Amino acid sequence: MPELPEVECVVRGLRRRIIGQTIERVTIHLDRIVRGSPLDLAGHLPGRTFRDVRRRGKLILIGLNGGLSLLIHLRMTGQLLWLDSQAPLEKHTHVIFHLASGRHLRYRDQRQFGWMQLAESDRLDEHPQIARLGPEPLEIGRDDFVHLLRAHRRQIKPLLMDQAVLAGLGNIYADESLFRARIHPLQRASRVGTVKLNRLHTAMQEVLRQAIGCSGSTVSQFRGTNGEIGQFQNHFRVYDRKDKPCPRCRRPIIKIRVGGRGTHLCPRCQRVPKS
DNA sequence: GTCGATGTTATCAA
DNA sequence: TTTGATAACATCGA
Repeated sequence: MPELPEVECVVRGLRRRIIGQTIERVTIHLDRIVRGSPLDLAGHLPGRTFRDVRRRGKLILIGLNGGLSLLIHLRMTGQLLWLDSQAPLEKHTHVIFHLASGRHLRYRDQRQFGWMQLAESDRLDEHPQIARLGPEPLEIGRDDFVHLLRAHRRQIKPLLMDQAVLAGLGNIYADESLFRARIHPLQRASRVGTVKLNRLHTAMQEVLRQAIGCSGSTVSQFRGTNGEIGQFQNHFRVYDRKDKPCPRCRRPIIKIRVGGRGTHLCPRCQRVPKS
């Protein structure tokens, strides 16, 4: 579900709400969500205060006093909700942070693929989940971006979604970025020309910024910290628009499979690569 | 009722 | 080096 823009919106929502809040206790209803020892998490967090909230790729990093950080990955259907402690317990709520203020920070996850883990704040850079990530799509410069993609011979769409290459793009924003740059998702990255790669850099950053400005995309599951849904799905040009007219040439959008993922494109604007 | 799909990622075989 | 399949899980729509 959540890609870079959605995670960014969650991070901003959390930042506004939880900083300075103290954890009274943590209840874990589904152990599999917590990596490492669940008891460890429930044991170390009470009494600590949230200090800062950051994002790296699709990972959420929450700093606490005393040198600990909580890493959270939402994967497909994870949600972090800021609620009154009296709010009715929603289905698929797996972890609850009970705060001294009487509020709850609740982790919900229908498909249970997401996870959280405690780590030492001063060694985050060495954490395996962080160390292997590629550069941030909104921070990388155009020339670095072009050189980065050029160096690989893979199909460009799976390459864009490879978190070790670029950290934060997922299925929606890969499709949307490629459409705007008019690049076929099956094209080998090393064979895409400089003009198109430059265009892709611009398109990618524009799409991500617009999506963040729209509070993300909600296809079915995504919710902000307040339970609010995103709006960027109303601006999709190809994603989830199979058979609808291409906004540029009016040809119907098609859906194919690339790297095992549903992939949307305009067959006229994004020309099929030779062989 | 069954099948295939879903915004993620880790792992394995070819 | 790169790919495709598979798996984790619940739900929805055809």
